[in-house]
This record gives sequence, structure tokens and C-alpha cells, in this order.
Amino acid sequence: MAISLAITLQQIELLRSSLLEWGKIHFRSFPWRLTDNPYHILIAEILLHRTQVRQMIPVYENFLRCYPELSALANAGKEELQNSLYSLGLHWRIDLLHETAQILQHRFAGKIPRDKQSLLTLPGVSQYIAAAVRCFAWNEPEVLLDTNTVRITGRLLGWEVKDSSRRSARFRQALETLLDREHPRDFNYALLDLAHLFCLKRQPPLCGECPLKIWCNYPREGEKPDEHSQ
DNA sequence: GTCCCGCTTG
DNA sequence: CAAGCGGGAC
Repeated sequence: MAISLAITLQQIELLRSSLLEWGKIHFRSFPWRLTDNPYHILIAEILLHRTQVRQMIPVYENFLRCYPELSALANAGKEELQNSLYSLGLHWRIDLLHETAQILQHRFAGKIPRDKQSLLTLPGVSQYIAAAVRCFAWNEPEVLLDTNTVRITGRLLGWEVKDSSRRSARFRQALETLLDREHPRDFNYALLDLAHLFCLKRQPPLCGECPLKIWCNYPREGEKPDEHSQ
């Protein structure tokens, strides 16, 4: 495959450890990152969907005060959930979460399922959320594909990022190859933190301090953006 | 893969 | 207003 490529396995291992070391230092400490409670993590991922962290944190904390466990959530009516979640926008999410709580309580015996197929049957649980829950709650080796991880991957490998990239097998395989299967949770945290702190989208990325810079194909100043890719 | 669209933030 | 995100239709 293409990515095995320009970089040897040994180099990939170096890249991983470099990223993990950076991740330890720059770890963003959020409440849902300090627990392995699958219910808390699922709630966090659902509330984070297309929503900024800063806006979501107080809502998340209040939400878990009201519904500390799944059974409490499953007993709540929709109107009640509206009060907790309305300020986050994306209001259909409230119905989806209500429905998901019912399914979890009654079809999954009140437990968050660990296998991906089951997770994907839950309304509002996308590929990303299913993978995130499995990785962060159980440290399963899951790849997370979103605009952030796709941006890093594209820059790293010198691949143009297009609208289709987030669903392309090519980008997914690249991340599968890069993923540290010994430390999937730490690897993905580091990747997400790198995207938010260094490998920026709107502003120029902080390449000078990037732990991946010696492997990265992102055009440096003075060079033209690369084109070899697709 | 491409286009589109609803929703949100800057 | 523009741009970003991500799910869905095609």
C-alpha cells in the first residue's frame, strides 16, 4: 500500500513514540478523559458532536449531575432532557439521545455495548462516536476519522485533503498503519490534541515545534504546496 | 467520490 | 456575511 512507503516501520515506531511523548506534555485534561466509564464517555462524545468543547463542558457536567448513570437517563422524559441540552443547539440530538437511552436500558440490559456493530445501532452514534467510545472506554485500537485527524494525515503524507477524504479508504488505511496499537487511547488523544494545539486549520500550523515535523510533508515556507497525491 | 444542505461560529 | 462540520442523497 502506498503509505508503507515512504516511511519504514522503524520510522513509524519513532513517529509514534514522538507523538506519545508530546501527548503526555500537552494532554488536555477533560472530565471525560479522566474516566473509563463508558456511559460518561458516550455522553461526552454525543454532546461533542459538531460542538465546541468550551461550550459543551458546563452542559456535560450539569448533565451528569442530573443523570449520573444510564438508568437515571432512561427514566427521564424528553421535556426534561430539553432543559439540560437545549442550549447546545442541534436539537434533534435530544430525541436521538432519549431514544438511545431507551434502547440501552431495555435492549442492552442497561450497559453500553463494547462491540462496534451494537454501538452503531444506537441513534446518533456514528462511526466516529462508536470508535471513540471503544477506544477511550476500553482502549480498543480504533482509528478516529474526522476533519482534524484527516488534516494531520494529509499534511503528514503530502496528500491533498478533499471533501471525500474523511470517508476514503486511503486515509483510513493510513491512519490504521500509523495507529499505535499498544497505546490506542494515548495515541488518539495526542492526535486530537495536536490537531487542536499545533496542526491548526485556520491559522498557520506551529510546525517548528511539531513532534512530527521530521516526517511531515506539509509545505514549508518558500516551497510550493506539493501536489503528488490524490 | 461528489454535491448538497442544515446548523453553528467567527 | 462567510466558512466549517458532517450526515445523507445520488
